[in-house]
Amino acid sequence: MDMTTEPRLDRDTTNCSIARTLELVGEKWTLLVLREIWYGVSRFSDLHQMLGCPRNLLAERLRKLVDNGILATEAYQAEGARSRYRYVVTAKGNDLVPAVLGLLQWGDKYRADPTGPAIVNRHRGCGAALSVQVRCEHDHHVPAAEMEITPGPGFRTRSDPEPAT
Amino acid sequence: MDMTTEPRLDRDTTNCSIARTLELVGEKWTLLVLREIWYGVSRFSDLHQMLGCPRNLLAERLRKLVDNGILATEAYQAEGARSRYRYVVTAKGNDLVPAVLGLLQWGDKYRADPTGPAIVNRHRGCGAALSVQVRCEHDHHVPAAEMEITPGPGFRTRSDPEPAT
DNA sequence: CGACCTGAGTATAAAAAGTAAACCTAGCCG
DNA sequence: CGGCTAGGTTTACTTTTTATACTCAGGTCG
Repeated sequence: MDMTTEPRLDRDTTNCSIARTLELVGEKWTLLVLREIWYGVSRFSDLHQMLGCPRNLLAERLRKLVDNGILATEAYQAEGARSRYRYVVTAKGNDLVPAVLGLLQWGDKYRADPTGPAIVNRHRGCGAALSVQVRCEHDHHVPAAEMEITPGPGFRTRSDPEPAT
Repeated sequence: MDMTTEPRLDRDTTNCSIARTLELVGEKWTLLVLREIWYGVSRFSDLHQMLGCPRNLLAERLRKLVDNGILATEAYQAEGARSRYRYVVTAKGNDLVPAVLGLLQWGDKYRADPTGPAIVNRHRGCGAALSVQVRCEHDHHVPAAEMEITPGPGFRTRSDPEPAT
């Protein structure tokens, strides 16, 4: 992160994709719900048992994730029971994998359990372990020191008028 | 994410790097504080002005980040003012870049501002835009469908005794 | 010298979010 | 019919977050 130049303190911070993503998945339990579903847990009671979170929050989080297309419900029926719904991750939800794997990787590096990580993600077939990497379009690895933060088309200052839609 | 096999509902969920990372950076405002500091904002009042968050929370989050080595304080002095401290990101903090860039990338894809992203990250020198990618050790791109979640050395079941340290 | 300004926080009261535990409901089973 | 189960909802209580006011130290101004 190159910050030799002074930051723009008049930057309009309301147009931020990080903040907008966190509005959807930044509340307590949300990413852990996703984790459990990725790990294959899909039923309300099972999620509740694994997470140990309040049932009303679990219901609220699931509703929000479904409303926003990150999860979907899918009918299923256990033998001799009525038809119910299970939760599955959509393609949109799977696009959160890099972010969550980034958190996992950081935790594995800095807050590891003494016995090692509880789970390891591998490339199926190949069997090799995974990592999350920042790369540029020329496929170079980009460490934080070589990142340059530039204004994009949506950059606005605090005094800029909102663009007319 | 391959979940053809039934999930282990007796899995001990307390050994999880995602959860441990979120304990440090998952509270409201924390990742946005980091964002501002990455963008070059480093003083308490400036952070407060950019974020618009409560001052006591800002102080609390900064303290926690510093206590955990994600940020550090650094003396500085503006001309004709007493020496004060500014906040800078450490190497440990910079290792959160993939996770946060993952959130940014998701937001750019699914919750974009109509005028485009406010900021674009580039590889300095090269100038090419960045992306966060999941790769295996053989350098294959790994889409979610090809991820296999396997138990690691720290995997425990709910009934497993805690390993004696 | 003393009044005032500024950056960096603390303190506090009200509002919102999270928690725990009880309650509800629809369909199946006997 | 009565009880069991999965998947929630309700409610009463605690913790966080929010907004705003206050403090404090060092430097400038007159």
